[in-house]
Amino acid sequence: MPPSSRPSDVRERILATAASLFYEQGARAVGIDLVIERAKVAKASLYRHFATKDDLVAAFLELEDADFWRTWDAVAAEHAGDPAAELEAHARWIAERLARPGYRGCPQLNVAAEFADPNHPARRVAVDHKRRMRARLRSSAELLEVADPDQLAGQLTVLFNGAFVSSGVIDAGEAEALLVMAVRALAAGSARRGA
Amino acid sequence: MPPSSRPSDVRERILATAASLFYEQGARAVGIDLVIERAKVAKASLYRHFATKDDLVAAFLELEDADFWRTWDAVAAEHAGDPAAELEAHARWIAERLARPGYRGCPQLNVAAEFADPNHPARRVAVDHKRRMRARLRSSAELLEVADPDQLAGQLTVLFNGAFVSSGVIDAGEAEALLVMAVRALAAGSARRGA
DNA sequence: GATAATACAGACAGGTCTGTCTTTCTGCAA
DNA sequence: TTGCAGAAAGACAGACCTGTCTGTATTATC
Repeated sequence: MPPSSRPSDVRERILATAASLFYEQGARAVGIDLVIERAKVAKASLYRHFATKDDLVAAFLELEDADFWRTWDAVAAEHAGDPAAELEAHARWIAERLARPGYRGCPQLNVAAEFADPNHPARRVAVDHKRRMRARLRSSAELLEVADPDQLAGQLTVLFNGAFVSSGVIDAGEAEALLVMAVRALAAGSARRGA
Repeated sequence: MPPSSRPSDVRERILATAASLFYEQGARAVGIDLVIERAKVAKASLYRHFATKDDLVAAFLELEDADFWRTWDAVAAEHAGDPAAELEAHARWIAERLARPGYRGCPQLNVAAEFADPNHPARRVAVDHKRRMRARLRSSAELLEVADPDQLAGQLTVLFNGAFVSSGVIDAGEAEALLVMAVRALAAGSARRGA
């Protein structure tokens, strides 16, 4: 009964297993054999669903990307029409994420650090992810009617990326205030348009 | 004559070669065989100077750490007594570094992303490096006499770390203005002590 | 019931990795 | 001149890696 294997139940199991292993230990440190053992899957099944390990790593980042935007969109929806509040809310959920046990940085940035080749399929996912983040932040900055929304978006991108990689040097207790205040300061530092 | 091999000329050659290979391609992606071939060194010589590859990676980060502080100290010395100017100067040299050809992020953060084990020798170097950066920034923040120098130091640490990892999404031409303005905004956002 | 698709289990090939060891050579110091 | 420390060159062991292949079992559909 348990091995009923609905259409591509297997694929999901492989991907979910690989995702947690890749995130916890690093994609390069985790071998295919470990993935199939933990996912209780045959090696041939893995290679039926993913052409190469590199493709599996890319699929992992796509999964993380989708999760990320699900959270982002939910937070944005709560503050529709109030871009300042939305930005602070993003700072808050990011701060909360840093405090999670086992947090080990942004998966996109981690994988990008592991695979230097700009043509690696996973690296392209990571680049697209970061570009989209800046674009989303630019939309919020435009609603704030600051003089240079693109610059503010860039600053917020840098701040958020910095938060993701700085969990080791920022305490869980201070992250929220630190980031919220930083978002406020950066927004305030961008002069209003026409002012 | 060339193979004169002054005391530990060999060690320096190994370390310099490993450093550039590790930085360009990632420490996990580069094998010992490639290092010894490029350094024109025997494998036994490498293992005479470095007990394991992990130690070589740690030595690479120590080298980068030393380089980093050499630059930092030089910039700080140029602005002794003027912490606001010093912070902006740091933003400037970091922005300039991002624009270098082949720039691939902060080596400390890259290696930390590659080696998840908190007991890895290189990881400890990276953690110490980041702690020291925050401590140095705290000293500057204290001179600014802001209400919460530790928070401002944390914000600047996040900002600078974010700059290191965001080179892919920040143009070379905009980095300087973006970072300098961000430093100014964060400093201005930290209310003066007693104000 | 027969057929096709998919899963599992695991052997296997071919390559790469770290780290050890042997052998030969070179330069320096007593 | 005689030792000797360090270096070069490279064989080697043993582990591990990705990806392929064979064979068997299970499931779903006709």
